[in-house]
Amino acid sequence: MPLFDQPRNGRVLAMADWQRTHTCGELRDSHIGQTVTLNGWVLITRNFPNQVFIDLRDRYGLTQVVVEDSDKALFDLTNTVGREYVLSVTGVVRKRIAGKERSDIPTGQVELEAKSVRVLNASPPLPFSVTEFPDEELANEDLRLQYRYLDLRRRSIQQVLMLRHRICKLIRDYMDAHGFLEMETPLLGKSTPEGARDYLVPSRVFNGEFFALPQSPQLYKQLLMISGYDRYFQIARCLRDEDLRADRQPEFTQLDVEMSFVEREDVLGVMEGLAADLLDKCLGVKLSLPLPRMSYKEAMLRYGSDKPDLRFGLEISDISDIAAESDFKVFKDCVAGGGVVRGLCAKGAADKFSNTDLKPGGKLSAFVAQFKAKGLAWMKVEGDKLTGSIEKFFPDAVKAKLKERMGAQPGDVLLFVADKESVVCDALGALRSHLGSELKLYKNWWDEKADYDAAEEKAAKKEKRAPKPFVAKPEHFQMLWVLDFPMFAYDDEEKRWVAIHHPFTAPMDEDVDRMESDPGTVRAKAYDMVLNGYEVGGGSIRIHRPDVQATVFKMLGMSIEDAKARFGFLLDALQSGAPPHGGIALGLDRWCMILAGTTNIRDVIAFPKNQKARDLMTGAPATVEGRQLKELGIELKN
RNA sequence: GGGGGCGUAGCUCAAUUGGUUAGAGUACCGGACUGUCGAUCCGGUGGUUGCGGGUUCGAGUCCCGUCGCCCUCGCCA
Repeated sequence: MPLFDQPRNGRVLAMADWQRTHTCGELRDSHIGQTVTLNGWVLITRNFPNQVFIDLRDRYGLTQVVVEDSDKALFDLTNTVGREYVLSVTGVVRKRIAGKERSDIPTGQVELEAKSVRVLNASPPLPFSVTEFPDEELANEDLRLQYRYLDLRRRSIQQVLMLRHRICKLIRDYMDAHGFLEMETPLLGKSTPEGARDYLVPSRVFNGEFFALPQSPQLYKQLLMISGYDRYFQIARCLRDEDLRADRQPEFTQLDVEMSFVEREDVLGVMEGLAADLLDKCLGVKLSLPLPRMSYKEAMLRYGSDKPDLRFGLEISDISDIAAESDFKVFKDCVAGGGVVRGLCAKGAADKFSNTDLKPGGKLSAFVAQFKAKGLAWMKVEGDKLTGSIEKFFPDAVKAKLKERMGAQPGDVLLFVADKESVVCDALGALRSHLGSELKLYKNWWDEKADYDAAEEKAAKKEKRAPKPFVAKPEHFQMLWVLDFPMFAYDDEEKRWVAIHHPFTAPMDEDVDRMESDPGTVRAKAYDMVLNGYEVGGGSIRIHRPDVQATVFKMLGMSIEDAKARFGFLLDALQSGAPPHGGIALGLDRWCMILAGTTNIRDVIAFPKNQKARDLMTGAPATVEGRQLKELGIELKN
């Protein structure tokens, strides 16, 4: 791949004398003797009475520049340059003296003997360090976000953003090869009642009216199907005005996909092929296809989550029937009242948790309390006996059943939550994830890489060779499809049914008839792609019949008039030759996180917002001038 | 809106039970030094302990309030 412009139309592009002929990651033995020019930033200098060494860096790599004291003016100038100066250095590539080569960097066999140095720009001492030495702690994140342009100079961030580019490129190549068209959809659209809070944009021309920024291109891509564009994709920015998390930003990127004349299998097949491609080409991990599948119901029962992390076991056991046979009032009453009792068996963890951790108000019971669980019951397995304060309510026969059901062995802790099913699933699902990381039941691939790299770097240095790169293992990537989500959930606060996926998701054919009579049991043709406990994609087959769409709106408490006012164009379009269609969206930022080995979405976005959704660099959001508000017909209350 | 954690030099951190002039590493400045590669060695500058109030003979440390950042619950069709 040529980095520099080649002669065009018989004309050689003029090149200023300071412009680079090579990058800082390019020079090798084969360049020895050549006169070259490098442009880059000073990472660090090492000054001696007779020589100055400069590590010159750009996004391609790092090259050592040597300035000898034979040219006094050049030498004096070089002694004044500091970290992060931008230099143009012209010189001769030469072999490093014997025994002084570096095998750990690609340019380590050579160095650039400077003949002239031009300071393209100076730099004051920075608010934090751009170097990344092994034991160097990063500066506070808010400081780094304030000076994001400096933070982005760090090698590890540059590598992540270059990886992000590669991921996007792989996606485009894959989608193109599979016949998909990349198409754009509007940013200025219409607010929709369901779903996340919209970001609104006031209209100057129509005072009092607002555009909404898209939560996703959902409606547009369906309309493109109706228009006959068959296979569409877009790497689309989506905006949701909701509170942030470590893996959630107010603006984020999705790979948005829609296909016509397809059923669920077609969408899953195309997308798992893409997932395998990404893992293979980014990390060398071969995913075995087809991916495992699990129903929503099974995922909730066994893992308490619709995005289970399958890198470790610690499955949930339902012991409602056994609990009913005990004399423990809390359990019995719960089951009698229609609730469930379920538990986890934490292998060998009996000595990891003190009774203080376990008892009411302790760490673990406080943890489940977050999820509305009223308490955490527990027993320890000591020898062949069960111990703990509730042990006495369980007759021996019941204890035996319990141990068998949960696979309890000496040294294990049994943890129980009794409540209505949704609370039990939330609490135990979260507790399972919590214990999974707390008890180190699995390893993140990047933790394994960090261990490997540290050891390999030492070994390589000792043996004077280049370190061998880490190869991730397939077991670090546990991916599956979660299928057969319920169509509706009852919202206690709003006292109405809401769509679990979105209102355009098709119900399963065999469940359509129950939509009005028993909405809670209707399953949707929806699917989520789950990787290591992250929801990395989700989609559905859409409704393509106007009557079914109208019924769904009705179930969501929307009158015909409401639906027509809000989605009239869609209802009309569905009556105008809509093909069966469906699609999916992948969370591109989350994919980048996982492939880059980070747990923070800000690490994979060049200019992210902080947790309060403020851009610490620009200061946005900010007040605007009165004139601007006036044009928009907006008056501030205070 | 709720819960938790954090805030000390430009940066990363320390400071015993509330007790002397708030220290160290690094960056920065000056000096020494013939091949370094996070060079090394010597010296120096650098502090409203986030902010405001209170308790106390005495507060970085305790109390109240407030601001900021991170994690999390709610929220995210």
